[in-house]
Order: sequence, then structure tokens, then C-alpha cells
Amino acid sequence: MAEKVRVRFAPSPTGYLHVGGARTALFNWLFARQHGGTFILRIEDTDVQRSSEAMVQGILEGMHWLQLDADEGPFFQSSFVEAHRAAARRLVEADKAYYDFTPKEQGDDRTLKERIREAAREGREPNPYRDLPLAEARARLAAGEAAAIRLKVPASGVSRFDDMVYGPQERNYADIEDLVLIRSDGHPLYNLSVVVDDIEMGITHVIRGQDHLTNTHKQVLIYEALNASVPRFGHLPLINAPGKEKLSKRKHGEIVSVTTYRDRGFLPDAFVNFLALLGWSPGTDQEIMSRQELIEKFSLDGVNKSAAIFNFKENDPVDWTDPKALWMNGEYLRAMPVDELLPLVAEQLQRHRIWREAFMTTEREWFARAVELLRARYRTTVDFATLGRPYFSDDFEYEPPAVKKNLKDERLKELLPGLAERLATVEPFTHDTAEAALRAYSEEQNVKAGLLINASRTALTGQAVGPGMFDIMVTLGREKSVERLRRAVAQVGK
RNA sequence: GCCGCUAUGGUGUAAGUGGUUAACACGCUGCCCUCUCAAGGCAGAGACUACGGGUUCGAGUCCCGUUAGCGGUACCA
Repeated sequence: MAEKVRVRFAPSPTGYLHVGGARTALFNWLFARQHGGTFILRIEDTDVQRSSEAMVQGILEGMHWLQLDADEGPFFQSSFVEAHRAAARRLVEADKAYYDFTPKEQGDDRTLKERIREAAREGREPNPYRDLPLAEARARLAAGEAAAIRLKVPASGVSRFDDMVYGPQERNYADIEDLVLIRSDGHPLYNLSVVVDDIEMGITHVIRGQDHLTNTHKQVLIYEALNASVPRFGHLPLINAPGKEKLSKRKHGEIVSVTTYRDRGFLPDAFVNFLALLGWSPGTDQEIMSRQELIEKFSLDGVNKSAAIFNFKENDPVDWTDPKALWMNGEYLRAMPVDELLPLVAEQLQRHRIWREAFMTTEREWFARAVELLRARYRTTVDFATLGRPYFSDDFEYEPPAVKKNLKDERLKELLPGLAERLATVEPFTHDTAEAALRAYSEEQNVKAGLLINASRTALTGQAVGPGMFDIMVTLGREKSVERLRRAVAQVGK
């Protein structure tokens, strides 16, 4: 029978967890869950210069928020370097790798990319140390000379593997250089490290970004040299920025960081759902899928090959990220049980310092109704604390455009206090009785009800938009409504 | 330069082994609802399926070429 599925997510902590990494983690996780397999987290921190503890924490936090917790790990690749070196030594002994005494080239002022291309263009000379007898190499090593270890890649023939997403892949050995396995300072390099670790951890399926597709041939070579069984590979299309630009941490900043979505009021399930649809489709029209549904429907066959664009606009405070992500979060906000939403809203109100303990105790029922009323028009939980501020706190601002639009009419200086007086005596104070009182008053005063309604909305919330006016009144309660109507007189005509 | 991957409306994706007017979602526009804004309902605009050749009765779907984007080509990961 088929062996048990073991997959891993192996980020390098040279940056926070970004959307591309999160999607790779998600697909590995989904694949593992679907097959009853094991999902492993391995931090590839061998590049000490660029890795940092803070980034490790950021990755862990992001994974935790998305609820993609690992079954095993986190492991740290840096703790396995001895195994990597031992593997390289074995390859040397088996004559599948060799010591290269060529001095390490020093960097110059050209950019890295230019240097790589220039070196490649010059063509490769056969390495003079490739066939150096091992005894001689060891003698030079013993004499204190430094050497890198390179893999002996066959001069001719082709490398093949069948990618689970991209299909059959071929590459001529002639196009693959004798790659360095161990630097001359003893530091193991990526291609060796991943392979050794993946063998050690019994990884059966390697699911990762497409940027590794061509180098996979090199890794297959290493597996074979090590007499290990080669896992199945599945490469995922990349996620680009608008304009098909590469998504870059430096250029695009926090907009690509997963923790940004946590901090700006996304629901983890909504974000996971959105991420799943970036490069994958269940093949049906269904787009809103719970975690369980994703696990059931996910398939590498449904992953497409072309890069997706993460469609955010830069410097747009309202549509600050991909509109579809925002829409989807709103859908989740509306569909989830209020009881689950309440603590999330509470968290935001706390962060904005407008939280009152009573909201969760004596006024919990009221709190739930207010959240219910507001969530139809919000897209993130942060909206409850910003747009929703007037509903939870008396300390709010009158928005100038709203004042200009709804509190312009000078007559309101008399009408607002007049309305306040009427409402003060309405008994009981409900949506319908408040409405009846307002409409009666507008008729008496010979003004349109709309004038009073819109003016009241701005008087009560400082805003021009929001829920139905009488719902607002009931939510705020008689006392606050009356008080705010009177207070707003000072805003009339501004 | 060389090797490789990709190419469907603004964005994300559909269109089993080639078969009528290229579908869905987001976004956009309009209408309905209405005290505003959302939500919801309805309607609509938007794609000669990157371009050029083939194969075929018939191609988004197969083949070749071109172009573009991306990846690799490192003693980075």
C-alpha cells in the first residue's frame, strides 16, 4: 500500500511570513490533512547572515494565526549541519563528489545578478580538480588547504522527474554544473541540506514554490548519489504583484505580510479561503469553503501553472489589499455565529481603548445586537472600532463632510432640540415609536422627514452613513440619543 | 548569453480524451429596496482566449515559431 504521506513547509527566516509562503504552507497542510499524513515545519536558518530570531517568531506567529500548526517541529536546519557534512563526505568516498581547491572568488562591484550571468556566459571549463585522486586531495587538506565539495554531475544524459503540477520535466546533465555541496569554509549549501533533511525526515511529497523547479534536477541527482528514494515533487505557481512584478518584501512592505492581515481585522478562515483560491480551484463554481471543505476538495490536479497576481493597490486606505480578499472577509464576518465574532470585536475595541467590561457581562445582549446591526456593512473586525466607534463610545468625531451634508440647514438649531424633547417622552422607546414620533414632529414643523432623519444620523454618530436611523436610536438608547441630538446643535451650519 | 516555466475580460479562476452565441466570482455601471450607507435581488458593460503560422469539417483546447513575463544559471535560500 502507499506509504504514509509526510510533507513539510520549509521557510527561511530571512523575512516575515508573506502571502506566497503562507499559501505554500496551506497547500502542504491541506495535502497532509487530506491524506491523513504528517505536516512538518522546518526553519531553514543556515544563512546566518540573513536569518534572525525575530523573523522566526514572525513565521511561527503567522502560521499559528492561520491555524496551520505543524504536527512535527519546528525543526531548525542549522542543528543538522553535521549530518549534511557527513553526507557530503560519504559522497566523496563513493566518488560521487570531489574536493575543489579553486580559491573562492571575491565579490566585486557588479551586482550579483550581473556577475552570475556573466560567469555563466563565459561557459564552463571542466573543473581541474574533478579527477584529482582522493589520496592527493586528502594530503592537501591535511596540509591546511581549503576546499569546497562539488557534486560530480554526469557529462551527458538527461535528468527527468514527473512534477505533480507541471508534469514531466527534463534537463540535460550538460546544462547542470558541478554544484557546490559544502563551501570551502565547511558550510553546507541549500541543495544538499534540503535533500539530506528531507531524506532524514522521510518526506514523501515536496510541495513548494515554482522558483525551485529547475533546481529540482540537481536535488534529484543528490538523492540518487545518496542512494535514497526520490520523493514526488509538486511545484506551485508564484504569486506576483500587480504588473506581474515579483512580490517583494522590501518594495511592497507589510501588505504582503500575514501578520498585517491579522492586525487589520481579517478572519483566519477567510484569509485561508482566499489564499486557497490563488492558484487553485475545485473545478466548480463554489468559492466559499470552510477548512473542512478545503481539505476534502483540495487536489494538486486543480493547481494551475501560471503565476497569480495578488491584486492590491498601494496607498489606498479603503481598498488597502486585494478587493476579493476584503469581500470574502466580509462574507465570513456576516456568516459566522455572533458568539464567535464577539470576542474578536472585543479585542479590537480594547486595542482602540473604547472597551467596557460590561459589554461582555451585563450588556452582552446589547453588545451582540449592536454587532449584528453593524456587521452587514463592515469588512474587517477593525471596522467595528473605527467606523463603529460612535456605537461603543461617547468619544467620537463629527466627520466634516457628514456635517456639511446633513447639518447644514439652520432650522436644525431649533428642530434638533425640539425632536430631542419629543423623544424624551416617548414610551416605550422602540424602533416604531421613535419613528412615529419623528414623523409626527416633522409634519408639525412642516419639514420633510428625510431632513430630520439624515440630520439625526449625523447628530448621533457623526457620520453620514450607517444603519437605519431608528435602529441607531434603539441601539444607543433614549438617553444617549436625546443627549446627542442636543449636543449636535453646536455643529449645525459648520 | 544559455536552460526552463507560463500566457483566457482589470483581478482570481471554469470550459473531462478538440464540437453550437467562452462560464463563475471579485471589482465596475445601472435599477429595485430605502431615511443614508451597506447587505440582498435584478440587469449590464468588459475577452477577436499574447501574436503569427499550421493540423483538422471544426482549436482556448494539438504542433511550430515569435514576443512578453517569470525562474534558474551562486562557495544565496
